[in-house]
Amino acid sequence: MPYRQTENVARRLAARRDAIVVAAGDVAAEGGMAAVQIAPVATRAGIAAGTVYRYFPAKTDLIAALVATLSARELAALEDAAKAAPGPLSALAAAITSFAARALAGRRLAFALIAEPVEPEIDAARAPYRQALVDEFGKLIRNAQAGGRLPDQDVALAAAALVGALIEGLIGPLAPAIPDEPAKTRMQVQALALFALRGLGVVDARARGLVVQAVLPTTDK
Amino acid sequence: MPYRQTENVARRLAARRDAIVVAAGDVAAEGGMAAVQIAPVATRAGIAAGTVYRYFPAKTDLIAALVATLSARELAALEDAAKAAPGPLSALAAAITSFAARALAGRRLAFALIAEPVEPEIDAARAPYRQALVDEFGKLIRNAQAGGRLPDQDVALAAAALVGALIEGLIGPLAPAIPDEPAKTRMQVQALALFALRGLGVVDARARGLVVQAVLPTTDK
DNA sequence: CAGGCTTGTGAATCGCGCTTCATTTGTTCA
DNA sequence: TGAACAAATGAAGCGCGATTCACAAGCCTG
Repeated sequence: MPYRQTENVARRLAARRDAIVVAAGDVAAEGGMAAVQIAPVATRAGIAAGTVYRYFPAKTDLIAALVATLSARELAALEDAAKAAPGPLSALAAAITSFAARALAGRRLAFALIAEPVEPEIDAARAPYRQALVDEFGKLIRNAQAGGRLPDQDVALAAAALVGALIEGLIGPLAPAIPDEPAKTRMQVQALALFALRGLGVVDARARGLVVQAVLPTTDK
Repeated sequence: MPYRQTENVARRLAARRDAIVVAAGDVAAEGGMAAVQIAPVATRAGIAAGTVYRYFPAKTDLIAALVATLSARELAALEDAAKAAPGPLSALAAAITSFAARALAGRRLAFALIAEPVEPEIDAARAPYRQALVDEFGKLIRNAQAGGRLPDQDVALAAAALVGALIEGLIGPLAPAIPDEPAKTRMQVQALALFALRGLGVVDARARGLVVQAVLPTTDK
């Protein structure tokens, strides 16, 4: 019985797999999704191109792993923000502003993760994140509805429209690397959140209050 | 002076150019943007692949021409719908419902024109249409604002968010070829328009009224 | 209708990254 | 230590569709 994978090796392999995903993330953060090619990622991870294929059967799978990683992080942040809020409506507001603020903070990567034009195949790998986002917002909307804080409406549709409004409203600012003007950024986040909340049926005055509340704790991270 | 292009020839060339664009549109309507490849388009237009390059220096230019054509048509419809409305707010409502209803009527092509994942290069050719849409809605928003019918807000941002909400809200229904259920479609259009108008700051009750008004004349075409 | 141009043709070329694979290097264990 | 396997390597191959180009066919005018 001359060989069996040892604990040590297994760990090294897992670490290397992670390293590849991290390298892919770095490349994406710097040059966008288009820059995530096997050769550069491999170089960045300090391995040969062929080696990548020992860990991922195809490029698409690597992208999927990358998306899953980033996606989990973003969704967790979203949930945290919502959980910390006092009520279902402010949870919604918190989630919205958190999403927008985080996206603007990590522009390049957020853009790569959700909106940058990419080959259809790679876009397919991104779809689950988008869907998860919609689902998450859908859940928050349903909660608010259950509490009688929102009018009845098609939740799936509203969630999709909400996400669409956020993404499109962020894209302009996302794409170019705008010289950060924190004040302007905050205004933008507020305006978007306001649009979204009103769209869901929160009356203007109340929406404004929620947004102001939500932006305070959100923008510092 | 052995040759000069005659009137007749010029006309034939122009006609052929149009035919190529039309062929491209047909292919797109049937198989999506990905299906718009030189060879199939040429075949459809009844010419050889190489001939396409006598009319368009590169595939991107053909796509751009296609987008421009469709785009002009859609924008005209948008303006017509808005113009026929009695006031600035109902003009907005009419434009929104018109856009949504038309998109759902010509799903495949609308999807190809605005949302289908495509190579970045081709996406670039689509950008002007998106921008034109945003501009057009921006104009309508500004009009309504000027009439005191909408709260003050960043018009560009609001227009972008509006377009994003519409697109994303339509994508689900757009992508698959849903067996048409006119009633359901109308509901969807209404819900989206409602979201959009409320997002802009129209109070719920008024928005509902506008939407109902707008959907009637819009859905019959 | 001949010469000189334009237009059309479609098979061959090209570019570009993903992917493969024969070979080398590393690891395990009797 | 060496037999048996696993992992890493990176240059070569490949697929795919846009693009080219040498040549043929079509128009125009003197």
